[in-house]
Formats: sequence, structure tokens, C-alpha cells
Amino acid sequence: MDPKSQVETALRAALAKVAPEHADAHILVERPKQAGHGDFSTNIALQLAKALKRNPRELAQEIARAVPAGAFDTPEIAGPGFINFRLRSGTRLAVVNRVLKEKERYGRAQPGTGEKVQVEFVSANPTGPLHVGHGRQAALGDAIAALLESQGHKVTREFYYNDAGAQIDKLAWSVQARARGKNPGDQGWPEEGYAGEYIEDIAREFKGDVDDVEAARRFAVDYLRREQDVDLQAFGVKFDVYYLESSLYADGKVDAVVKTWTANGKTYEKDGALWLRTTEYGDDKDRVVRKSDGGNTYFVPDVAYHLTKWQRGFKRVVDVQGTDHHSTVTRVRVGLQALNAGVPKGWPDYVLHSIVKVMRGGEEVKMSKRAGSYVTVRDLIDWVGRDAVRFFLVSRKADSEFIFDVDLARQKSDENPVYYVQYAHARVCSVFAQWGGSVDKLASAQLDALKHEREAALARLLDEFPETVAKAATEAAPHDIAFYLRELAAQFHSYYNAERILVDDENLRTARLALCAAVRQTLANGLSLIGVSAPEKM
RNA sequence: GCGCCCGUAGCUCAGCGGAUCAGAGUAUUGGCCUCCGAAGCCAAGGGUCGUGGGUUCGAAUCCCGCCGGGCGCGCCA
Repeated sequence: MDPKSQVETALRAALAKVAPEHADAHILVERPKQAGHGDFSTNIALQLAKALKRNPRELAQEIARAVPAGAFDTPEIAGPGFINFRLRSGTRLAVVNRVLKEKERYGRAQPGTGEKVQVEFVSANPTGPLHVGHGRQAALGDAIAALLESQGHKVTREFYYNDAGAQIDKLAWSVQARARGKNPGDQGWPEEGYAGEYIEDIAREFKGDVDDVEAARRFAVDYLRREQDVDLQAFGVKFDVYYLESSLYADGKVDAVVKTWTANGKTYEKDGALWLRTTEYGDDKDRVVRKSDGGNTYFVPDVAYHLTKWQRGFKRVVDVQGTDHHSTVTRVRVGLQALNAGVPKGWPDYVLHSIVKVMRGGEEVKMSKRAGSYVTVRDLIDWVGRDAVRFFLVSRKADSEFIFDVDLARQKSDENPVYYVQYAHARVCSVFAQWGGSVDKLASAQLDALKHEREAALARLLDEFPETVAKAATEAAPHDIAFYLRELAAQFHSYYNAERILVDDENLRTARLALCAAVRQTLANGLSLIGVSAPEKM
């Protein structure tokens, strides 16, 4: 049993004695930030003081006395009534052996114990190169998928191509116009056409009949999908499923959705259009389903698509999208409800991310040569490298605006958090290279010799990793991992500077090497979750 | 106007199922390499947590108003 569970179990037992009527109360066990407050603490006495009409400190005292002896010293009472636990050194250090035994599995749940889940992200229209917003989605989505996998879930990474809408027509017309030698703004240039340089490339390589819009469309979509794939590959992101919007029409799934709504009595005709009574489900107004010109509005295929997700058996679905699409959240959920297909009310989950601003040389960069009006993922990777892009884009809460400082990310120095973490990993590798012994033997190393507070602090942090990962997975919040890694790297660098690892005393040397190996393993495991490499040399 | 999100140190941001929560990085200043990688470490200064109320023994954290910013409010996707 891990130390935290031991503390929880002991507290539960104490509570049963002191306050049997609250024996099943929720016991919050925290890890105090200040080492002086021990390894764990609980505010349970403060929580129960009122109900029991007791003085919180006295109650805490009584609970503390009732705690069965275990893997920790006698609990202390502090502040208004906190109970602080200090682990015995051996208990605390045991995590080192655990990490070395579990290796890349440390921090992961038993595989195959979870559910079938899906993360949908990027889902860029095939109308141009991927921009930085897609990059943020790719970094977030892939990390969220990895986090869910770490909890034992069977995860499908899915990319949805809107290859059937009006924007594709514009793409085809733009390519056609370029192929005819027209430039943006010329007579005959399509309204709201795509002006980026990449359209010229596509037009140049298009060898088909210029008058055949269908051919131009197919060629352009294929071309851009290939290009996006190349970028995603460079970013290290792989999808399991590419789902084409056009297939929903081909399979009749879009029409089926409209039919079901109508059969369920959820629609009505007005002004020559077909409306869905979304207000029945809390929307602020009803929505048009079929326009007076006969076409569907975009949210019909969206609902049809999400219905397939449900029918494919995904218990949990996370959609990663920009906040500019947040109005679709309600509509997709409501549209699914109106189908009476047994879809739960708040399904699916959404992670909405804010915009990314790219700063370089103190100014915002808005243009890219290739795409014209926006900075591409490829630009970013070319400028700062894949690891830095990944780490940066994942290091903020999704819903906060993100300012990507290109100059900072380029620096190979202490100012750059990516290198800071990777450097910690490389540093351990360097020590092991010098030592030259067998790391495998360290898994069962004796650790009694580790007596410094810095060593205790590292052990505490290592012990915290699994719950950090679990929380990040539940909350779909990869930035927790980035912050954890920074903290672990900081603790390690500090330790490294203060104490020598390769000392003459063999016992101490072995124990310290084991600790370092555990740090390295945990850094590598964390970096892998956010798709960043753990280099042995830099 | 309505809805959602955001407002924490000069700058970029964590913390927000209340207490042991005023934090990190960066910038500034001052130290540390005959010693396992100085891409590192140690130390100092810096914030009435946008603002005004409310709930609570206790609020950056929960509730309401206001101010400031973002995004949505199409028979566009």
C-alpha cells in the first residue's frame, strides 16, 4: 500500500473510534507544501468540529491519539486543528524501489481496466495548412489521449475531416482560378476565395481538366490532407481513425438524423425551413435543420457524426476544440438528446482552448509565407523544434490565452523550461555513464543511507506522480504534468548541486544512484505523456 | 443586449471541491565552476489575488453587482 493510502486507512480507523457517527465522512488527505508540516495532513477535525460541537484542536488531538501506530511517527496537531503526519524514512523512500521495479509503468494504472474512450482533436478542414491553433489542439489532444491511456482506458485518437461543406467549394474554385492564371482580386476570382501561396502550389501540380470542378476539389483535398499528415507526423501525432464528413452523407446518416428528429416530433416547418425544437432542451432558440434552399445546416452532420461515436461504444468522448466553436457544444448535446438514442445528457465532454498568439522579436507574428494570414504548425516546428512546441503548448490551461514566445522557446538556456526538464534527465544519464554500473541492480538497493532533507523531498515528489497523472487524466489537464515535471527537475537540480552522487562510500553511492535512477525514470514517464523526448545527451 | 471564459508580482502563468495558499518562472540585484554537464545552484527585493458587497470561525478559492479583456449569439462551418 502506498503511504497516502496508509494514512487514509489509519485515519478511517481513528474516526470510527472517536466519532462513529461520522465514520464514513470524506477524509481529505493533502500533501503540505511546506516540509515542516510533514508528508501528509488532514483537516478532518476542522471539518467535523462544527457537527460535533467540539473544539477543533481538542478533536484533532483525540483523533491523533486514536490513530493506530503504523508507517509514520506520532501525528502532530498544528494551526487551528490540522493533523500532520510524518512518514518514517524507510516508508517514504520505498517509492524509489517501486519506481525502479515498475519502470515505464510507474504512474500508470493496470492496462485494460478502463473503458473504451475517444479523443477527437485537430479536425482541421482540408482547406489549408495547419495553423498554431491546430498545433495547440494536437499537443493537448495527444496528451489527453496519453493520459487516458495511462489510466487503463482503450483510447481512440480521431480526426474528423469537414470535407463536404461550402468551404470545400471555395477551395476548389480558388484552385481552379489559380490554374486559370488569376490572382486574388482579379475579375473572376471567387468571393472569399483562399489567397494563400499554397493554392498556387496545388494549382501548379493539378494536371486535370481546369473546367472540372470536381476533379479540382478531389485533387486539392487529397493534396492538403497529405500535407497536413506530413506536419502531424513531424509533430509526432498519430491518429487511429480519420472520419470523413462526406461519408456521413454517402451512408445516409445525415438524412437519418433528420428523419429521427421528425419521427420523434421534434421538428416543425416555418418560413420554408425545417426547425428543431432545441428550446425543449434548454437552448435559447430553436435551430434550423434544413434551409429553405434544401441544404442541411452544418450542425446536422455534426450530430450524425457524434451519434456514430456513441454507437461505436465510446463511453467517454473528449472533443478538443477552439473556444470560437463553443456554441456547438450545446447544440450537439441537444441534437443528440432529441434523437432519444440513450445518449447521456452531458455527453460528450469538451476541452475548449483559447487562441495562441505568436510573439517574435517583441512583436506579434500574424503572417506566414505559405499560408498567408496565419502562422502554421510547420513554422513553429521549424523555428523552435518539436519538443519545445509540444511542451510550450501543453504548459498552460487550455482555456487561457497563450502567448507563444518564439525567442524564449529557441533559447537553449536556463530561461527555457523545456531544456530545464530535459537537462535534468540528461544529467542523470551523464552520471550513470560515468558510473558505468548496472542500473537494474539498483531496484532492490538499500536506501537507509539517504538521510538528507533534499532526498526526502525528492521521494515525496516521486510518490506524488501517480496521483498527479490520475488527476490530470480525470480533468483532461495536461498542464498539470508540465508543472509537475518542472518541480521534479528543480528538486533534482537543487539536490545535484548540493550533494555529490558518486561518493566513495559504497552504500551511500548505491542509494543515491537508485534515487537518481528513479528521478530519471519518472521524468521520462512524464515527458512521454506530453509527447516530449527525454534525451540522454544534449 | 444575452450566454460562456478570463482578470493573481514589471512580464508569462500555477493555485480556485475554503484553512498549512500569497506561489513558480522570467526580469532586476548579489553570490557559487582546480569538484559527477554552470543548458545548473544559492540568496535578496517585488502582489491590499480587477473592484464593491455577501456567505463562513476562516475566501485568491463559493454567491451577487460593477469595471476591463476574449469568444460566441446566421436558413456560415
